[in-house]
Formats: sequence, C-alpha cells, structure tokens
Amino acid sequence: MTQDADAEFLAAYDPRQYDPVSVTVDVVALTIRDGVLHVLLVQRGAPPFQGRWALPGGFVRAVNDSEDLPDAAARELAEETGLKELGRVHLEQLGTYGGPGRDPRMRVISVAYLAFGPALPDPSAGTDAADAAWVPVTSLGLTAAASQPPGTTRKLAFDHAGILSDGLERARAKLEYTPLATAFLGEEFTIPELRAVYETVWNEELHAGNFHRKVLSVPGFVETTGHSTEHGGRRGGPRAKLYRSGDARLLHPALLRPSQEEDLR
Amino acid sequence: MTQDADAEFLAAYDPRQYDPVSVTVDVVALTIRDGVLHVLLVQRGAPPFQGRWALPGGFVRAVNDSEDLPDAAARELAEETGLKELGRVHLEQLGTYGGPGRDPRMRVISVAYLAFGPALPDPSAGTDAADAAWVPVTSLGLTAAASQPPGTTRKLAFDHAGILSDGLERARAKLEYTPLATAFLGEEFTIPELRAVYETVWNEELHAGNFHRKVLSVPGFVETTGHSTEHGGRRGGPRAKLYRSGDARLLHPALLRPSQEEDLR
DNA sequence: CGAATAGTGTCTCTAAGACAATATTTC
DNA sequence: GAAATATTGTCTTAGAGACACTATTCG
Repeated sequence: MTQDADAEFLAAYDPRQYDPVSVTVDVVALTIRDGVLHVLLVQRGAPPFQGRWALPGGFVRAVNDSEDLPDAAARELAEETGLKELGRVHLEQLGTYGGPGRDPRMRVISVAYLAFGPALPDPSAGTDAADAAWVPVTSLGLTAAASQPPGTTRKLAFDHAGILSDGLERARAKLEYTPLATAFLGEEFTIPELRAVYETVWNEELHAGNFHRKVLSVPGFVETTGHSTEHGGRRGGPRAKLYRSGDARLLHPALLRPSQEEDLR
Repeated sequence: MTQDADAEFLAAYDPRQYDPVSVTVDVVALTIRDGVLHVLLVQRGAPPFQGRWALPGGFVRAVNDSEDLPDAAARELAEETGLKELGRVHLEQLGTYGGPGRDPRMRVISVAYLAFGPALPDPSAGTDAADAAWVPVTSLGLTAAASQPPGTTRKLAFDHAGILSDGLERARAKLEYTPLATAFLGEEFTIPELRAVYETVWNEELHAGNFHRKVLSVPGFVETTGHSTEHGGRRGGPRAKLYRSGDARLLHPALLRPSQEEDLR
C-alpha cells in the first residue's frame, strides 16, 4: 500500500476523528383539532434559538443504548405528547436535512419524520423544552392558504419552516393515493368525518355526494362496521353509518386533489 | 436577546458530549444500456465487506471543506462515473438508513440518493474501490422479475440490497407521475425510445399506439422539435419524429402502471 | 416484396364531476 | 315545520385500453 492509501484507510476506519457530525431526529406531527390542522411544536429552552418554536426532536442515541431511526422518532414523539402507546399513529420518514450551517454549534444532520394521529392530548413540556403545544399550521404563515392576522406568525428555529412545508406537501400528496386519512380519525368513523379530514388537509371543499360514492368504490379503503352514530349532526341530518379502515395500502383509483391544475410547471 | 446567550453557549460547547456518528452518502445510479436497466456498483477494496459489491458512496465532508448532502452525492457520482458534468443527470434524495449494526465498524447513517442518467460511460475504479461497473439489476436477484442463471447473483455489502430495492421501486413510481423517464434519454428522443424506457423500468410491455397518444396528450410532457430521425428502425418502419422534454414537473393525468392491480394489500 | 414499426382512428368501458332527489334528524 | 345533512340516482364528459388501419422504411 502506498502512503496515500494508508491514510485513506485510516480515515475510513475512524472518520470521527476528522469529521464529527451529530444526527438528530425531528418530527412533523400533524393532527386535526376542531377541524383545524395542527402541528406539534416545542419552545426551545436553551440556545441556539432559545425561546423560538421548533419541531420536536433530539439527538439520536448512537452508541450507548443505540436505537434505530424510526425508534428514535417514535421516542421523541411519545416524550412530547406524553403518549405511551402510539398505536394508531402513522410514522414515516420525510427526508434528511444536512446542509452546513443549519445549526450554529456544529454540523448536524437531521432526519425528519412525519406523523399523523387522531386528535391527541395536549403535550407536556419535555425535559429540554420550555413549552410544547399543538399549533394551527395556518398561524405559521407557510402555505399561501388563508391570510391570518399579522403578528401571529412565529418564525421557527433552524430550517424547520422548510421541513414543515415539505411535511405538509407530503401529507397532502399521501392522502391522494393512500388511505392514511384514516390515521387522523379514531377506530371507527363516518364518511363525512373522513371527508372533513381531506377538506382540512387539502384546504379545499369537496362534493359530499361524489366523495361518499368514491370512497366506497375504492376497494379496501374502508369497510363497514354495521352500526351507525348515536346522533345525527349538530345542526340536523340523519345518523351516519360507521366504517373502519380497510386493508388497502394504496388507493386504486386514487382520490386526486381538485385544484392541482397548475400542474407545477 | 439570545445573542449573548448563544455566544456564551457556543464558546463552552463541546461536541464530543454527544454520541459520535458518521454520515455517508450512497448513490443508487440507474441507467439503461442496450435496453437493460443497470445500476452503478463498486467492488470494495477494503474491509468491511472487502471484495463485495456495493453502492458507490463515501463519508460526507462534514467540517473542513464541508458540503451539502446533494453536493456530496453529486461528487460521489461524478467521481465514480468519471463525469465532470452531470448536466442531464437527475438526482434526488431516496431515504436515510441508520439502524445500529449496519456497519460493523461504528454507527453509520447513510443518506441514499437516487440518480437517473442517459447511457453513461463505463466507470473507472475510484480511489478506494477495487473495481466499478454498470451491472444489470436483474443479475442481483432483487426483483421477482426475471429468473437468471444461478450463481450470477452477487450479494451486496451492508444493507445495500435493500436500498437498491427501495430505489428501484421509487424509480418505477416516479415514472408514473413525473416526466423523469426523459432523464434516461438524450436531449432529443422519439416516442418509441421513451416507451422503451418505461418498458425497461417497469419490466412490462406497453401498447405502442396507446402509449404514443397518451404521451402527446399530457400537457408539458414532451414538445416537438420539428425534425425526425435519419433512419427508420433496424428491422424496418418509418422514421420517427423527435421530441425533447417539456416543462411539466408532474404528469397530469399520470401514466399508471398496468400491473398494479394487486393494490399492495 | 414481406416484415416491422410509426402514427392515427374508432369503439367500449370506467371513473370523475355536476346536479338532483330522497330520507332522516335537530332545533 | 324548517334547515341541515347522509345517502343514492342520473347524466355528461374525459380518459384508459383493445383493436384495427395506414403509411413508411429496412432487408
């Protein structure tokens, strides 16, 4: 071996000496409360960005008591929400964000996860967070959706605004071709409740009749439970039949968003 | 306000208090040669898995001469293919693989990228690789597609077989709703050439007439160049018109795979 | 000339969307 | 009873796929 090859071998053998990196897991946790899409945020209790709101997350336990990435994401989410059981919560990897300068302390690579869950309890501020809360996504001034009263916009720490944006777009897309909208609901739900999930996430009104027929026509999307709600709607209307999530992993045919006509040129 | 606190904190900060992790970038580079889908592999010249084939990749330059993740992926790809210009090559993040025990040396988090390019030149073995080659994906025994002569299967190093599988599935899905099939072709191409890309990646025969009409009917997928090929097909047939990639980022309506009827229950 | 292939025409069937109608429930 | 809403029905239109046909080029 040449000296160059030797040096390279050593570098490959223990690059920690030369390039220390930290890896964190951040979670974009979405839920629907009172018909409004909320994201879980924590207020940072320590620098950098002390006092600013951020996505919940933390360093991956890499060596001692090491954990896989999805486990780390589930742990962070459970810690912040106070939930022990993440039974009905959907969790998937969103993407990894690793540009230099994201974190002023050091080089940090963040693996972001996306979570959907049914209306979850109010969070309790964790160990290193000053506060934690479910925040309506419209109050963060990300989507060009609804304009909100000025001054309510909170600027997120790090590059978390971009990560949240990516998560929202992923969520909107996933509702099209997967049955994951049901992850926002309880075990049993009605078709109008399912429609409300789509309308909330897509920020779009859907035609009740057509939506109803379409959902029932997609094989494996929902299956009937045989019983109905106890009461009609608050403002009238008949009782709705109850369904549970079916066994399909993909919707075929998909439920496409009405307003994607711009085609993202 | 937090300025002073930040500065004070940074001065006293010791990154070694956190678990050290190494971050690599691996690339699933796909191209089509002679109508066969190939992936770029390197033969490892050093332990672990010395002599085994693996995806090209390497450690991210994290601190000195630090680089963003997409840049690191592009660098790895350029090094292995010997290309200076990745002009027509599409590169996107595939996912991050970080379970403990992936690498016997230490905790390694791999950010995988997926690349599509037109028939690329034969690679030259890089600095730390014994060899590098474009390998037909069917020879790796991943997809339940074509059975190959026994003994040709090469078991990939690390968890690279799984990463490659994910990359192939992503590629197949992306052809449905994006115009990325054109990334496998040159600047100008014919509709039958484009159809061959779909047939190769999907491993599925498509109806020539319907495909032709469909491609032309999707707004922004391809645009006409006004001229045609010099010669007809090798076994006869008229000259085909030449097209170039259009300005659409998403195909609307999408080109759905014929054989997804199992619906992934 | 015969085979292969580019490109177009036509027909059928499915699915999406607009709209209407009916039944049920709340206030 | 009036309003709201779940659910079903009907009609129109777009798009996917099967099939057929013509024109062009290679050997």
